Amino acid sequence: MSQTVDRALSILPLLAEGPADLGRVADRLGVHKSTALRLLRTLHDHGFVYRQADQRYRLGARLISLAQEAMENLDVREIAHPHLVRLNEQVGHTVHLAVHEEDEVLYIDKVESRYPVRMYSRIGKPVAITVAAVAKLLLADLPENERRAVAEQLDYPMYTARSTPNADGFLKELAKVREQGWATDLGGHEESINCVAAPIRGADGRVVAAMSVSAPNVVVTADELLTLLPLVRRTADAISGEYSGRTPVKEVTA
Amino acid sequence: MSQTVDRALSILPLLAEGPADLGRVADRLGVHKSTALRLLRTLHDHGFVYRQADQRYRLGARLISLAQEAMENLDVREIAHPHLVRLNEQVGHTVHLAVHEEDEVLYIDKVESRYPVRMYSRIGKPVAITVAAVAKLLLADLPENERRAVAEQLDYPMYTARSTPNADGFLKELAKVREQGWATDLGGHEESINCVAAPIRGADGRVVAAMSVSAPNVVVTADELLTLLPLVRRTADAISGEYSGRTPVKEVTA
DNA sequence: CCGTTCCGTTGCAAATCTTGCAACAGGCGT
DNA sequence: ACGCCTGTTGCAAGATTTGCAACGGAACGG
Repeated sequence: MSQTVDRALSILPLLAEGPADLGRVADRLGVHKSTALRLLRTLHDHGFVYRQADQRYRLGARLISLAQEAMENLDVREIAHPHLVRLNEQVGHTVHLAVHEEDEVLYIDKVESRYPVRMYSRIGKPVAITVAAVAKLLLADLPENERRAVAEQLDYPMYTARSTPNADGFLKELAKVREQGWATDLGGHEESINCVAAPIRGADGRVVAAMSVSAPNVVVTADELLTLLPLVRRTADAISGEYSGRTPVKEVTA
Repeated sequence: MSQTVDRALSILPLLAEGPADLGRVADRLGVHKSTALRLLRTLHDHGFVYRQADQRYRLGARLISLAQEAMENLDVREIAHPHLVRLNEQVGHTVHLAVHEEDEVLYIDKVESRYPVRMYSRIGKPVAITVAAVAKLLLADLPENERRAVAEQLDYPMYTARSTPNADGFLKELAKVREQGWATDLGGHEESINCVAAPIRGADGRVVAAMSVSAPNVVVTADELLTLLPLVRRTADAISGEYSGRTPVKEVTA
């Protein structure tokens, strides 16, 4: 809506691809070099971009520290963390926490597997929304019409043969997940990796986040992983209880 | 330099403090509500801010994922990580990696202590620049005049009795650090926590990053921690070698 | 149940702020 | 030294942004 700001913000994702010099930025934006320069300067003054030795621009430190603050303000995360750690200590596998926002689902916390074989994922990374167990839980909770709207406009990449192929299949899966109150991803994202996930609910019963335990086939079979479901659900419920204020929590003030 | 962009960007740190409604944003920016609205809308379109159920604005997911990409592009981090993990396995204490950018020094990686007692820090957090061992190394490498300029404009908060009190003391400390090629922080930030740090250098010999090992008094005394110095330096040197391309690294392509 | 108040939202005209141009400066390689 | 490439600045034209004022809707209280 605001042209200038719009252009300035468009520079950031562009720089995320890698450092770029003035000319390149101007070209990609479709504006005159002098214009790009002035936008970059403003971004620089705010620390959002950084100029490296060879004069090219990179994303700046301010962005990183801001994002960090943004995550800390998500209080589900704060409450959930100790529970995730405890669960990880019990089962040993990778534990994730994810939230839904706008059209993305993203990991906001993660406790690494203690096994040498780890899966690739990272905090802040948008998840494969059509297949990830946590994504299914988060989307399954949307009202009927929104669910349909979202499903329609998604892409359905076939990561593996077991990936959700299209909107129809996805909506069916969501219905099932909604019904049973938990979700799985059995090799839908990466052939050899399975996940079990459970929802975390706020006081009003709406799903505010979802957590999952993931492990590769080589460590435990899908069946074995499923035996952890009750534990995962109990953990999620415990977090829900605390988050919605039902469970009194002992003060942890500094 | 660009008023519109300047205002828009100023909104972000403001929201980092916590969610705010339109009126509040407009006030803090010193502009009319309608203006603030339009800026927020633009930020929203780019996913930088998010509107929660109660209509208030929060920092958005895009910010988080962008920051994540920004960090991945820092290739020192990628190279250093396995070394940090290995060092952590050997010594058990918390290991940090930090870089200097503009007027900040910030942690870009961290491997947690295996001991139950942990120190508070987080990736992306600006470090206590006047006392942290890594900060000293990073600043000590600047040319004389820049070092002086930076030192003059810093604040010198007395976190503890052993904190660096003023610019003079800081410059002396930097000179010493520069001379000896390593640095410590013995209770300068938190009474009971000590750190040993070593620099990571690029091909041209300039310090591009710094790493440290930190541990609380209750686990090891400062003297004991100092015995780890050779190991820390060797690790830092190994990273330097790889980063500057001196050490051939085996391809780790996916 | 209606009047009041508080927010967010929109159309509009004034003018501020942004834009692209053209010219300049500095570094680099031929 | 000369041309070439990239980043930088002053300026005038005009598009974009701004604040205002008025509207709509929700929440509140009498």
